[in-house]
Amino acid sequence: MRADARRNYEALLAAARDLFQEQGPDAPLDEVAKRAGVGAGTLYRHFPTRNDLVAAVYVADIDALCDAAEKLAAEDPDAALGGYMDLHVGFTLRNAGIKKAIKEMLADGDTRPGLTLCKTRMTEIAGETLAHAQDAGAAREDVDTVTFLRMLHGIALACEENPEMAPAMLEVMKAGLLRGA
Amino acid sequence: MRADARRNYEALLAAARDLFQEQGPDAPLDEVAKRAGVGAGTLYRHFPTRNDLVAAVYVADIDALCDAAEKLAAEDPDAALGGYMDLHVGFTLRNAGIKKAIKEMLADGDTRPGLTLCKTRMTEIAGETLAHAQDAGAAREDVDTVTFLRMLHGIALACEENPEMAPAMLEVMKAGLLRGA
DNA sequence: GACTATACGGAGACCGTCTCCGGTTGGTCA
DNA sequence: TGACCAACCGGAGACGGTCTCCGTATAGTC
Repeated sequence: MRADARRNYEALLAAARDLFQEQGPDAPLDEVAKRAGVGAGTLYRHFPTRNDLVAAVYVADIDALCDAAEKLAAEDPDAALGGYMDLHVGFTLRNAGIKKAIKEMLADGDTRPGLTLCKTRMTEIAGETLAHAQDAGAAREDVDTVTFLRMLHGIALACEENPEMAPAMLEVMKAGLLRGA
Repeated sequence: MRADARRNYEALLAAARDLFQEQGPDAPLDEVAKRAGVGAGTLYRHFPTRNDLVAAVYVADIDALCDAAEKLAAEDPDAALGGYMDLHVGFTLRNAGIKKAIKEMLADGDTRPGLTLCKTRMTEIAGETLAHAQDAGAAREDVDTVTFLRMLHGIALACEENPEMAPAMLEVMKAGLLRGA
């Protein structure tokens, strides 16, 4: 890919991320192009459909979440769990609209390999982060990855209308899950 | 309300019901007007927003469901339960798209008295139909109205992608719930 | 039959989507 | 370093859908 194409692609992702978080995944695509500083033709050549753009934003954000989680784990693998929980719920709350759009996309059979891959990566990193903490005695051992992720998802769902309640709920979950802090 | 206004109102409801069932609740409103044989201005005077129309269709359909249920009950109150189950699930399957739109409307705080009223009426009729059957010994007595409606809803959800599976699931539920048939 | 308040309707302004094609330029090569 | 060209850009315009405006029609009353 040419340098100008790569630059515009990233600019479009960033603009779309911002606009989708502000106005939801149905925000006007011409506005996305405008914010990215490119023409509408450029947007449609990179992302032929709205779903292509929504999925690309989501995948990029999941990858960023995983990168941040890996960085946390590299710094202190035994104590990264609490930070991971904050990252995960914060991410889910910021992307509630996009996530809903992704869900509808999948329900319509409009799947793409990137979505499956990034979800797998996230599950693996969550599992590794949990396992590290459990092995180090920093977290109770009777909670598996699926339960852990379900609880985080539940908190994000419960806080959809009131995101400011999330920290308190996370605190409770940490109190129940983490040890020695 | 003048006769021509009443006639156009009903025509719009019927056209919207058909189009929303065919194409979903986002079908073009000009097409609704066209099918109803009225001008777009007429549609917007009766229903200033899409949500107004979607809600009106939903309320009218719930009322029709309740009317049909009451008619069933009037004919044979002790044996109306099975028929009610068929009516209820059939209605829910036909209106999955509209129901989803109603749910999002309520989540956004865009409520209207008619929606609450018709849901209450439906719950009451379902409760009465169930109670009649139970009193007559035609249905097991350890199932309350909430459970009964939840199961019907569960069947409708499970059959969203495959409506042809509904009769078999209803048959199972009837076998478990009804007695003496 | 006259009258009038109520209702109608559809053209047009506006918004968003998305394609087309002339123009631009990043990258390669001599 | 300049020539070349395939890849990329971009924005005007066609199109679809929303929704308002206002001249016209008519239902209902007297």
